[in-house]
Amino acid sequence: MDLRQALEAPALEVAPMLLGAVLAHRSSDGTVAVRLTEVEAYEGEGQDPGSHAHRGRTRRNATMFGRPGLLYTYFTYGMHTCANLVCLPEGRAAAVLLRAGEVVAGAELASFRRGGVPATRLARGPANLASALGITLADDGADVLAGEAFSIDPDPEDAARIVAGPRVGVSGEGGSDAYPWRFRIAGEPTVSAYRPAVARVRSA
DNA sequence: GAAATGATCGTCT
DNA sequence: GACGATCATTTCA
Repeated sequence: MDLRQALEAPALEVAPMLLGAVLAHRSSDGTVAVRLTEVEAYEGEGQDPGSHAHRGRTRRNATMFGRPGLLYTYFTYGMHTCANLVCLPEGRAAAVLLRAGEVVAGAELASFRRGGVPATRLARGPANLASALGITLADDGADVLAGEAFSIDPDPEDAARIVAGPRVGVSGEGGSDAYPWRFRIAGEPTVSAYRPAVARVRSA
């Protein structure tokens, strides 16, 4: 499979292909590799209200408009870093958020970085996955396909056991299809029930 | 076990 | 000045 070419497709098509892929990050501390078990597609301007690129290009999301195969990392909620893989040709924004994975190499280092949580939780959740891999804002714009620090290795077989689900509560009504699009590998303990994104509601 | 809530700061309006 | 592609902890059942 020519991954570089495959990444020119929209996020919706790229996301399922990334399931089961092993993403490795080499740092001075060591190497950690994660087998992706849950991802989510984010399209570009005007297509996905949940996308950072929905409102057009800004300083932060500039990487999303870059060439496919780049790593787009962002900082959110004052303390968390999340990682995406950019797709679509340069100039068009789209990315796949890496939501969860199973640590397949460097578990000891990952566990240290995560404060010794159980293996199934090492990389469960976008910010946790980034933390386990040692990904920071400094890695924004890194080339996963050609860089030295990162590498990714797709697994076509895992890509077959996919469960796709529209997010609960987005439409509430039959209308248009719901987004964003979330994909996961069936029966993965590392992906167990994830709380659907619901707007914070304060009890009166 | 499930649900609510605080933490914390860069980015955008 | 407000909010967010979240997480860990504290509560309540």
